[in-house]
Amino acid sequence: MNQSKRFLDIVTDIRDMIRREKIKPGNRIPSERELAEKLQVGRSTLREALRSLELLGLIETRRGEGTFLSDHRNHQLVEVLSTFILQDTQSQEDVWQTRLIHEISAIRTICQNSKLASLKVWDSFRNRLNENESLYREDFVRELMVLSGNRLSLKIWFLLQQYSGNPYQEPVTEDEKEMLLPLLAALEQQDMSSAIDLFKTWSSWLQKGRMQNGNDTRDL
Amino acid sequence: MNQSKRFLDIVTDIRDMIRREKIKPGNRIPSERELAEKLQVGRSTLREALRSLELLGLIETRRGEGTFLSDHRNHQLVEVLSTFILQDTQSQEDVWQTRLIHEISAIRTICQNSKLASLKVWDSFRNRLNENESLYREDFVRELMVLSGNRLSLKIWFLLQQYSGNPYQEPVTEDEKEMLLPLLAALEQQDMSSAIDLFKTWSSWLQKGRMQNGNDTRDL
DNA sequence: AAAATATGAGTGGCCAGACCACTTTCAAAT
DNA sequence: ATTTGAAAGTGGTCTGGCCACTCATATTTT
Repeated sequence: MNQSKRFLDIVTDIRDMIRREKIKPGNRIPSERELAEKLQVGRSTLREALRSLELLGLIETRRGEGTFLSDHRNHQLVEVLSTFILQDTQSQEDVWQTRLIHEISAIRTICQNSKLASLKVWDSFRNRLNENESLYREDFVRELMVLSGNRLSLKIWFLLQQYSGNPYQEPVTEDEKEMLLPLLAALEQQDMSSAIDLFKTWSSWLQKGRMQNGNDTRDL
Repeated sequence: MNQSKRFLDIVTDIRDMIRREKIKPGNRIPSERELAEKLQVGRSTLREALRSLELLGLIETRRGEGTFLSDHRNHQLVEVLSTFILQDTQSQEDVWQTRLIHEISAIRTICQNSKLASLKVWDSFRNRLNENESLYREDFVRELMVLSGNRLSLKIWFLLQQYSGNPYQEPVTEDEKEMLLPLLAALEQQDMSSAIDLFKTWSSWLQKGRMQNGNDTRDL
């Protein structure tokens, strides 16, 4: 059963660690030797995971200095692309809706792929919810997008996500557990319609909160 | 002077080799030991590159068998890998799928909006089909996108459409009437599931035609 | 005292060699 | 002719080592 690739586990382990230790973009993460020791893996295996993350643009390495979480918010390309796509889109509602389109489509794909049903990711998320570990909303949804397997959709989603206000950049609250735990269950059982309904419920719950705050679109 | 990461060079080297040797999706690429020897790098360094490509979904590895070019994808993505950090995913398959996501979402919205059911547009299209007037595929689908009311989605769709090859820039053929007329009917009756099924059928019919033509891989 | 220089610890980059687990192949045994 | 099993080949992983680079500190030079 456990023929899963080690380096993929390490990728998620590292991500978990980053969240747990609250490492922020630009911060340094432990050295390769340190991480290898902590995760009980060889350094070369660990490096395979790190190099993958680097190719994805999630981390930066500087020889002699260390490895750093890359600040994707400063990515120039993101700026260029977004101004291109979002030029004259005044409607925040459209951004929200379009992002939702991609998310729900991802859920559809996931529920149709039986290989994705029995994945340790679900357990991981469930634990983090039950354990009251800090879990960022964005991290959960991004995982869905990644699992869907459509990289382009993932990229579009990522852009939209940055323009959807900030609810995604905050941890899940106590109230949301009641929606997310059933959602995890539905995903595991490949119950597509339930999963979509639950996700929509969560999403509109988030949107409601966003409207009240409304201090969005602050930076950029 | 050679600041560039070795494993990034390897990524592009592998891409070049794949192109040179005309390795096609599903084919096996040389073993790690062989590649390491050929490229004059250590095996672990080579593996860092391979693992990155694997995480990107470009290759598959099967223990005991070998490493294979991933099926569903198009190596056009490999093209872009050199400039990867400025990621610009170009998998044709992803583009197609993502465009489909937006189109089907538009159909969903249309079917849910009763105001759109009794519209003279449907009659107009029906007539043009029956009258054998020349009707461009793109015109029809664009109308769907417009009707959905999401301008951002329309905009993204338009971009994707330009990258999806040219089947959209040609008139509908005789064969397609059998799919499009029922589709129009389903839209009028707000029969969402039928409409989606019919549209998918049409879409995959188009894609099939595209595959036969496009023996491209002609580089950019 | 200030500035230039040397040192050493820590880091990522890379490599060679060694096992292991697994799949395929093909020759030997039945 | 079929089954069995040994060998070769492959990816997965680990160890230990060396190099190149950065940075803070100590040392020497001015």
